[in-house]
Amino acid sequence: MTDQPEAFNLEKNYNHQDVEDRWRSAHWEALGSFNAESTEVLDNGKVPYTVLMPPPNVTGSLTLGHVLNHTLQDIFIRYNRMTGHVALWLPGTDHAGIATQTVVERKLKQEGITRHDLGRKEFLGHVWQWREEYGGLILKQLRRLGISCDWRRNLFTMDEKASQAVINAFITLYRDGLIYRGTRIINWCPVSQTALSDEEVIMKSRRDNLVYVQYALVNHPGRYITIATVRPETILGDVAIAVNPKDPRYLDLVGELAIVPIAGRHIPVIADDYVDIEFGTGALKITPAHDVNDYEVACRHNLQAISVVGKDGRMTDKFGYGGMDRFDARKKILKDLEELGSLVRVEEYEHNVGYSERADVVVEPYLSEQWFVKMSPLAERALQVVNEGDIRFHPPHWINTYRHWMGNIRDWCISRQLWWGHRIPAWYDTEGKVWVAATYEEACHLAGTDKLIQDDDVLDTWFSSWLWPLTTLGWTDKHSDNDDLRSFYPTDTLVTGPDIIFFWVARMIMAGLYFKGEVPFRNVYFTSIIRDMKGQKLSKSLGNSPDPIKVMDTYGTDALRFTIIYIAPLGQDVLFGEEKCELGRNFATKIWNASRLVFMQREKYFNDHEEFSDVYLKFDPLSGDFDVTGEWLLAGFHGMLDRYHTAFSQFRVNDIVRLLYDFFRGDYCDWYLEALKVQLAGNVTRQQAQQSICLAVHVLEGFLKALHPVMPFITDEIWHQILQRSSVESIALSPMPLSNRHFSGLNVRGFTLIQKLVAEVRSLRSLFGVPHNSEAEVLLWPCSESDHLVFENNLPLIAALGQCIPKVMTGGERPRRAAGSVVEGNELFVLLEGLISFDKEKVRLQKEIGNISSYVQSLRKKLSNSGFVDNAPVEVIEKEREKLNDAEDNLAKLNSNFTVLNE
RNA sequence: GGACAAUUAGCUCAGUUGGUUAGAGCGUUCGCCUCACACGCGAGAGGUCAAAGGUUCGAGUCCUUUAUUGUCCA
Repeated sequence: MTDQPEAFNLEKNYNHQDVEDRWRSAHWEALGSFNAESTEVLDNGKVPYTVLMPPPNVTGSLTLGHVLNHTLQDIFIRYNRMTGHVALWLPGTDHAGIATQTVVERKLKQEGITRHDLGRKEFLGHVWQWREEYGGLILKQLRRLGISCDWRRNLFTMDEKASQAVINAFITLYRDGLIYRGTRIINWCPVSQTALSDEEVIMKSRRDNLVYVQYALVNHPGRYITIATVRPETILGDVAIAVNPKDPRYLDLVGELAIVPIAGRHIPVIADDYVDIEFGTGALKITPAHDVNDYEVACRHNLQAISVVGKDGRMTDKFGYGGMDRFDARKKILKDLEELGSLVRVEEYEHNVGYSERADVVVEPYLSEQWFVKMSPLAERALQVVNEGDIRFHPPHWINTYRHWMGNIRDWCISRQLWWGHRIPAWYDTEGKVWVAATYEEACHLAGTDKLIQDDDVLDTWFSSWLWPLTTLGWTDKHSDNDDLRSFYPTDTLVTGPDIIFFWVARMIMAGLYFKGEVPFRNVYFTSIIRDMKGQKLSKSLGNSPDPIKVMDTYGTDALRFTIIYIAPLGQDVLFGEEKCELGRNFATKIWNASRLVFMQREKYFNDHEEFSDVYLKFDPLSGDFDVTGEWLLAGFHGMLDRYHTAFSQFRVNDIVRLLYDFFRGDYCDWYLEALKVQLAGNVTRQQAQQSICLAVHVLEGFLKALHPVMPFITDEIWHQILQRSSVESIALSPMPLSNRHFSGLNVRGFTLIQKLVAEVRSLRSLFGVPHNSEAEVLLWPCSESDHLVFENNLPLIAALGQCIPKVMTGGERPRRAAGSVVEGNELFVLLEGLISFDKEKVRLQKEIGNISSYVQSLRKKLSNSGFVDNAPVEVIEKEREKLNDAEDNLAKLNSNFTVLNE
């Protein structure tokens, strides 16, 4: 960006590529525009405002979800920066254990290498190398969005200090008795061969066979008990048959022994409330090694778990299926059961089955030894702070979901059988005893031996993410204390998707409270989910996921940002189609062109930048003397600002863009600039013209500032053309305009009357087909002295905007050859002699009279209803009376017109 | 099965504590290349606010039930 003092106006055509390239983050970043310092808070007493970027996956690339999420964060941070806060936005990426490892393994596979060929250390070298090469993509793409982070503080969850924090957090929790190692059923991915978290399991609807199998009873030859299952291959691991104790069908069988088909095992029939009487036959086979609920039942009844499916998804039984894939075994066992005569029947059954997100295979509930965090002690306070409003959710209904989860919380499995991640700081001695310590040396010291072997597993990626509010500010352990933490913790606003409310939001709250004793953030804004125009989720496999970079190339980054906010209401899904960005593009073009018009007028009445800045810098709207148009503009602008700031305080981002859009198009362009053209075309002094132009620029500048958080590029560009501003300045660092009651209280009736009048004239012109190049004569019959004055003072304005020759009547007769109408009690007549057939006007008038009559009738009815008059507030009744008076007045005038027309 | 959300114009959505004859964008129809802008300007058509009941002087807005759709949980 070079300083361009010569340019007094903008290029004729708006080119978003040029403008956005000029102001890209690279420029802002080089200037350090978005760096935030703790000294500003600690020494200068400024108020901090902090936003945590939800760390995108290091393997990821930009999606529309990111665009929405990061645009929202940028809007909050820019707004707060401009309203005087020390605004800190903390960026970073997470190491995405399973995803990254999968990507690198796939790459190695092409060279015929497995990670086991390389060994742990060398493999991790490859992962780091991959991260160096490709891991920066998502951040680079995010920069294109123009987001205003403090990039110096960019953090990766595998960085040295973040890793220290993870290890220390683990040790603290372990020593506090909140981390334990135990054998549980967890989600197991047979392809990746690791435990998975619940959010890495995608539930899909699937059609399976519901297989009814009969088990012979040991002590009742010839009698059977029939169960229903979708996983007949796990029959081999059955340890019981459970029935509901309230089920009369099976009462006499409880305590009996049944024989597992094929396996031949004798298993008891037990009674447990868990069994659903309605489902299947009401008898449920219990396979504790392969079903979470069965496992719980088994625990209650002291039954052993027998595992028949292995890590790789192949059978491990000794009944002839060993080594077979679980799905092949399912087919074969069905046939075998049939041959044995144990198969009763088969039904089709649709149910939900968990799939591994990464490998897209059915997840195996797998009994194994894993590390867990005890959640209920952490949940209690985390629930409290949300219940008590220390943390607010937007929209608030997500509290219900949060409460429900907290109330039914289960321990968190944090170990993963991967290599990429934070390795669990636990060592085993030769007797298998576990020693938890930060380092091998420390563990040796504790154990009193150096014959220790470290646990092979790494921690769940979320175990580093839940510390994100702490680690981004340099926290490494419980005793951490530094200027950043003191200044910026707790953070303010977290913007994230509701799909990770449990896995991330809830856990960060727990971690913040547990490790720091304070909530990690004050507000959580849950974004919309973006879908395509048909309402389907965006996905790569469906091919319905537009590439945001391409969209930015086509329509502009500002356009994309604006559009996505415009169409994304708080807490609801968004249907996105690329072409919707036309809205944002058109708006940007409109802003550009309107600014050009203002600058063109400026060129006419100011010699150069210098003269303009002299006058403009002295311009004060508070002391200015403006006509009705100017006062109306200022009132409208400040009214808009008032609603704008309120909308921000309520997180109603959608309202914000609508307010800006409506004000600019509806008020500024359609009316003020049109009126300005009329004024400047008339007899004005140079000084008057300069005042009006200053006002136009003043409101334009204020509008650009208010819009800047949403459309950062075009606003900075035009702002630099208002005065000769150097490229090191930025609108992003300028103060946000505040609403001033003085202006919003101005009397705007003068101009709104003209607006209504003009609208009526235009409507009549159009209705009667007055040729576009001819000006009809319009007679105005004012209803009061003050309105008379308004008309007299603004005849050129009415003439130009209404494309007519207006004349004010001071009395006389109702015109005969005219289309008449009433605006706020004032009558107007468009003289149509020779232009139209008066039958048309008669029809129109009759229709209009009909409308108003029924309106008047409904108002009379309302006002004669004693229930209304007795109960409604005085001001409401008063309003209704006024409406009735106006309508009656209106009706009388139109009736007179009708009479005259028929004479 | 439970919880939460949604249902307003052809489409996508606003409509903040109940109080004008319910609004916008896109699409559509008509007229305009008016010297900032056709990525534009002006004018119009288009809705028994999912259904039924209730509370109230008054309901798109509050309550109940139902239907449909979606999300999460089991």
